[in-house]
Amino acid sequence: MSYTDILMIQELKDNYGQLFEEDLLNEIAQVGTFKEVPAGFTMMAIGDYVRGMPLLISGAIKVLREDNEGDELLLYYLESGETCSMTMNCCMGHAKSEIKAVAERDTTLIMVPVQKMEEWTAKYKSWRNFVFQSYHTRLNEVLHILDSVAFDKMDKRLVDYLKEKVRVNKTNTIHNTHQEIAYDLHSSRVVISRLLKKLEQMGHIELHRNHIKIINLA
Amino acid sequence: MSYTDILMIQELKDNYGQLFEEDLLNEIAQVGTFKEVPAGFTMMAIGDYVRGMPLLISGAIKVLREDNEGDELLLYYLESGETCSMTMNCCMGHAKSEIKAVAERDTTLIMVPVQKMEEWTAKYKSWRNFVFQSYHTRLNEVLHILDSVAFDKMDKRLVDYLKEKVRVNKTNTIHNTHQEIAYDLHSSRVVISRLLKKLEQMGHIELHRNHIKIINLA
DNA sequence: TTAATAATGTAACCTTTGTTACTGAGTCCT
DNA sequence: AGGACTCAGTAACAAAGGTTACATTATTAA
Repeated sequence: MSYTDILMIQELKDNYGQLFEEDLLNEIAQVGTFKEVPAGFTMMAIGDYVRGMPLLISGAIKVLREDNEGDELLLYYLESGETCSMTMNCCMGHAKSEIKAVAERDTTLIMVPVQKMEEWTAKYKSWRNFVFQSYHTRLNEVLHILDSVAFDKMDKRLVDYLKEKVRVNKTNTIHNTHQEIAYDLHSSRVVISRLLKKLEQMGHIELHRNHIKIINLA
Repeated sequence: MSYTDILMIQELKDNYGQLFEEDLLNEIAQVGTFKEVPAGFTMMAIGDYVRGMPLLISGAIKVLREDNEGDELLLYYLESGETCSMTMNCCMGHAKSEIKAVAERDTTLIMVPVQKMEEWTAKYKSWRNFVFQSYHTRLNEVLHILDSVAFDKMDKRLVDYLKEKVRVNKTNTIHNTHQEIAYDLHSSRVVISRLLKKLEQMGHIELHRNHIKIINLA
């Protein structure tokens, strides 16, 4: 047994021990592969074939929707103990990805071959619950994004976006350019700069080159 | 065995016979109740407790998202052979509905108690596939709505809406007021009237009081 | 150090969408 | 018929957000 195998079993127990029974944890350790992904790395693009299902150990992955013209929209972040429903989604039907996934922070995860998904669904109740729970969470998150796109104005969407960034990255300094934020919200750089400036004038944030310090977004 | 029981088993076989094994069909017939719902009837409102899971036999159900201020947005239609993932969604966690469901046409369906859901998920492979397939379909539909709200202008959204209405209701005459269409698209009556008038001038539709005749939306 | 590049600030303007207000036409009720 | 009501057409205006253009500042490469 290699060093990474031992590491993987330990990480699995730490992050999924409450969730999965011993037998399942062992199966995952057998067929899964441990991966480390640096922040900013594109893990999956639109049209990529889905090879495996990610089980997050640490870090966070940003999941985006993208249309034909390359317009983007942030959907949600995956965090430790979570997986990607879209991946499961892709396994049933179009094997091609309909989303883009980018590491938001340095991230570690275990990749499980998609073939195991159905097998485990029949075999392990805990896996079944995990998969359902995951679909449930993702569907709700997509609905919340839909709510914000349909019902909210850009100023509120921007504040919500900044708050979520702070939560996911566990820091009050956001390391992004205005352009990057504009992409995530499917807006334009000028609009985001304008709104950020307003937030600064209200004392909620501090603007700097390449980063934004969050003071208080209430 | 009552008349409705016999009817129900027949309807089940017609609509779900390919999908479910004999044993499951019988279980559904035992615990399910047959319902007929007239067009326009509100089957579920935001905050309602979820009592059962609907299996559609005929007709169609319109599923809407609604925010705190009562603003609405059409999500998708449920049709025969389909069920509501949102219902399943609600069974796990918040038991309260986060969506509104209105019969789009006269609709018949079988209601299954939510308790059976998990039981059958363990017991029947076909049920498991059905539930996964359903989540899959719904997640994709919500993503498509998100695409259209985020990336499309109102004129395109309106055309797509009219096309979908034609498909679901299987008729080229849409029986709605401009106000009702505006609610579904989360827009305003004046805007919809304006865009419809343009479509009429381009020869794509004919406007009448309380109904719209679709000529050609290509 | 200087030039090139990237990020931001800001003004002017345009488009889309939403709002308000009013009109008239059709429908329903008595 | 007459009045009330609903639906649709339209104009005038407002607001939000997107676009273009250009200036300024910070950073990096040469």
